[in-house]
Amino acid sequence: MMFCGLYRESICLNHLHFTATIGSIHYQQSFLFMRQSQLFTKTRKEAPIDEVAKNAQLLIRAGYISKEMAGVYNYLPLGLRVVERVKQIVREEMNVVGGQELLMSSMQRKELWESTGRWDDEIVDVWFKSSLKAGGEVGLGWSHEEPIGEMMKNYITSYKDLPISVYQFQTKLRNELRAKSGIMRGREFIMKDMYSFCVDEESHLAYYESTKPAYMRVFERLGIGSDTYVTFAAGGAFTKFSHEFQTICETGEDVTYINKEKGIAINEEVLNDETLESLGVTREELIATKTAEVGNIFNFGQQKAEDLGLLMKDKNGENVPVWMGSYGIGVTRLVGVLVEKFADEKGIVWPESVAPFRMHLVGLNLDDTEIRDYADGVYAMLGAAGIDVLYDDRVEARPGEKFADSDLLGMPYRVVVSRKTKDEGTFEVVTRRTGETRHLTEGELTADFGTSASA
RNA sequence: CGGGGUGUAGCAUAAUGGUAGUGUACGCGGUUUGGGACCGUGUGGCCCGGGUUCGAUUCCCGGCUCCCCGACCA
Repeated sequence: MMFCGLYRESICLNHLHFTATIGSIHYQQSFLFMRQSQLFTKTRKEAPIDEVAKNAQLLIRAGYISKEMAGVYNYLPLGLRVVERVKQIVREEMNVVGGQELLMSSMQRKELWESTGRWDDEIVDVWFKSSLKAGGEVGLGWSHEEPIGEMMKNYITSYKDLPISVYQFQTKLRNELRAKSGIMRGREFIMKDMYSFCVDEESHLAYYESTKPAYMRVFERLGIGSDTYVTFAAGGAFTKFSHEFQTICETGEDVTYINKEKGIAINEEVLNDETLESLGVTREELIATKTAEVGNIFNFGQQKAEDLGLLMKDKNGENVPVWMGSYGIGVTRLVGVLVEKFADEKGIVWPESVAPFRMHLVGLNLDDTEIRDYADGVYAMLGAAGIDVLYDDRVEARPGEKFADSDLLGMPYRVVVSRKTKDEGTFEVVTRRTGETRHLTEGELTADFGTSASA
């Protein structure tokens, strides 16, 4: 019974390679589309009382995530799709700047962190630590600066090996004293962290600068480009400032002083006379704005490599420290920011670029076999057109419930099929963000939303 | 880490020193069907430990949990 729907897809869309048949078993290779009746998650009218943050309330109500414990969330099928789509956008942009993806371990060596003086809980207060039954302690990765620098010793011996840029999507574990703001500040979260290794200051700074537009492209693709600012923030060991990417967000944790015309943004933590003077702005020109940090890049200079002993032979045969930078984007936090920024009173509103499905096909009057066959046909037609679609094929749910669920789930477009639309021969297409309703023919629908048009 | 709260069914809640009622969700029967419909019926619950008491979900102590404010946030 469970696999009825799957079997049906196999039959009608076999020719599109959405399924492969080996012997008599049907393997579905891609979940481009899905029947809502098969989704194990359900929507809720009420959010758990212990969630105050809008992002967590809506994501839990809509069945995207569930809470495991304070600051720790599970990503359910719909939520995972959003995370994966955000990751893919980040991945593509990191690849543009030459990043090579890898995956470091979560368990880290105590001795390595001791060598840079950062194993001590007094120095780093977010450590999760454990011990091996065989003896010895391990840390659970809250950052990968040390391990990745250490590992790169195996691959960097000469200036000829550089530049190198590597990145990963990692589950970071941070023992925060207080988790808050739903998925925006948890103890376990997914982060993209990239590290660059360059031969001299010039190439290092050039690479550092190239990541800013790459980051901005990510945010533009997520629909928050115009609200995101490269922001001067507290620096690291080497430079006066680091650069944060701050997005205007009412529920953000930071306050950023912004001058839109001059394109200058300053985190309040470094707002002082010296900063203002060096950047050529006055306090009066800046507007204090609540923001959420969605990215942060650090220039380590040669300091980090020196601490780690990550040396290369230069042209004169001398051993010199490598120039390093690190570049972070909080992937799961970004999902939270998108919910916070775009949700309305009815629920989530996803940007098209990361919505779990582009289209929500809502079938009404499905207790009528004739209408159900018609709606199933529309579902197959949309799939054939290359549109990723979630199909509310629930027979027992009433229209009001389906519309409310659809609003809550937040797919960019809703297409209603019912006895009425069947009789009229058109499709009712509602844009979630604006509420605009259009009536399209099948040809118009596939032309507007099909694979060729969505590129 | 300092301060303040919280804990009753999957979720949201009420009352009570004599072991608990409602909404929602879920099961069954029926009427409905374009914005979370209705009738009937059923399943399901007091965070953990100790104390006071004839008796504790209730009062007291401790623990844990979760939330909020602050601090912190590489």
